[in-house]
Amino acid sequence: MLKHALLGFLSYGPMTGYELKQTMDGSTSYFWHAKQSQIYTTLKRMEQDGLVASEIEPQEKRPDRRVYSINPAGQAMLREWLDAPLLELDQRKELFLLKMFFSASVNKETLLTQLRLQRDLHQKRGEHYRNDVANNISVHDREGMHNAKDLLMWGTTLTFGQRYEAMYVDWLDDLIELVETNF
Amino acid sequence: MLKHALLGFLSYGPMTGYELKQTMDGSTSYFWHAKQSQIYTTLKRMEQDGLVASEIEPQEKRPDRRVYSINPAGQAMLREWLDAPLLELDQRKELFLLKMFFSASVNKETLLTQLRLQRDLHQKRGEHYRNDVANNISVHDREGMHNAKDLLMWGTTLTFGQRYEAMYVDWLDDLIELVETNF
DNA sequence: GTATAATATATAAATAATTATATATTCACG
DNA sequence: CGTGAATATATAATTATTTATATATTATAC
Repeated sequence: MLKHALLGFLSYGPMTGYELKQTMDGSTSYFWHAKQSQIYTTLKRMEQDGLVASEIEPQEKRPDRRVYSINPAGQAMLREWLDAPLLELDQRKELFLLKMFFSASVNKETLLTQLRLQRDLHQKRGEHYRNDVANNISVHDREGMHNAKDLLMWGTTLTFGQRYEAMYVDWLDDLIELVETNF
Repeated sequence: MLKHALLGFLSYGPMTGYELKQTMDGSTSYFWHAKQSQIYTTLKRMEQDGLVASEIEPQEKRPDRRVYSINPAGQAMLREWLDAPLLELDQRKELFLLKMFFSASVNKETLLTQLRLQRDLHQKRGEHYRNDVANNISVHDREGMHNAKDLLMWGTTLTFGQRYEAMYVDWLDDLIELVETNF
């Protein structure tokens, strides 16, 4: 749940809802994302539940910032969540696979167009991981503000993303060939 | 959305909510799943929206069955959905990766326990795909009730699942080694 | 013979997430 | 000089999903 992600980010230091959104978009977005509206409402609820505290930081020229920080209850919940093993696998949802499952009746060219488009998208996301995201992590590395374990864990999720996209592109290539010859 | 999955299944023939749940669990569950309660409420809404029709089939010893069938509006919506390309990638959610992202502060042995457990689970799911699900598809094949294209598309989603699990296990093996030596 | 799984449907309540808006300023680009 | 992106927060309304519960019978396993 989003709550845990927000606690995780706030454990590095106080942040506003806006900053949390930017940070998520630039780091966990390929395995966890949230809309801005959900972040704001979740933070509000977390404050009511005593997991975080907020204070207003007045600004002259822009709307005042509401800066959230994690408090002991939040820290305890984060720790508990991190320490508890996941006993079951996530039930994933992958809309594209669902479509493919039911696509036997789709026109060959329509199907190939969809497959090629999907292939391009995954190819691009793979490149994005190899360039932008990898670069983002190495910036943190040079800053020296984060420890080696953080960098190792961030790097490993990035590796996952790269391998996932590579596997997806391979699978699509195989499926494209299969459809070209058997449809 | 679930609506499309239900339309897809009902396009093969009329089914009850119960049967839809069983069928989903035995076929698309590794890329699309739903709780029984969601299936029942969604079917009810779809009937109100004119996408499906239902009729009661009386039973003596058990609760009467409500059998749903797709109607022309539902068929049209399914076709439209299948023909439209997905212009953007799904934003996936993978709780385990989120946990790993924030797990730098977790005790080494606690982390290794989690990783090994996750490895076992993915290993088992991979085997399940190679055995049960593959067998399920080949049963349909022998029945001769479904055409070659259906079997091709079902098989390809299965291949995806197998490759995904294989990749996941590999990644976990690498991460376990990394943590063993660097944590 | 007793417990549990399977067959079968359904609702209520709660939580999670998305979509759509509203407001207001600054900075960069052309 | 105007347009749009970026900075910044927030709410309302809706949709999607989960959790919990209720009911009742039959078949199977131990």
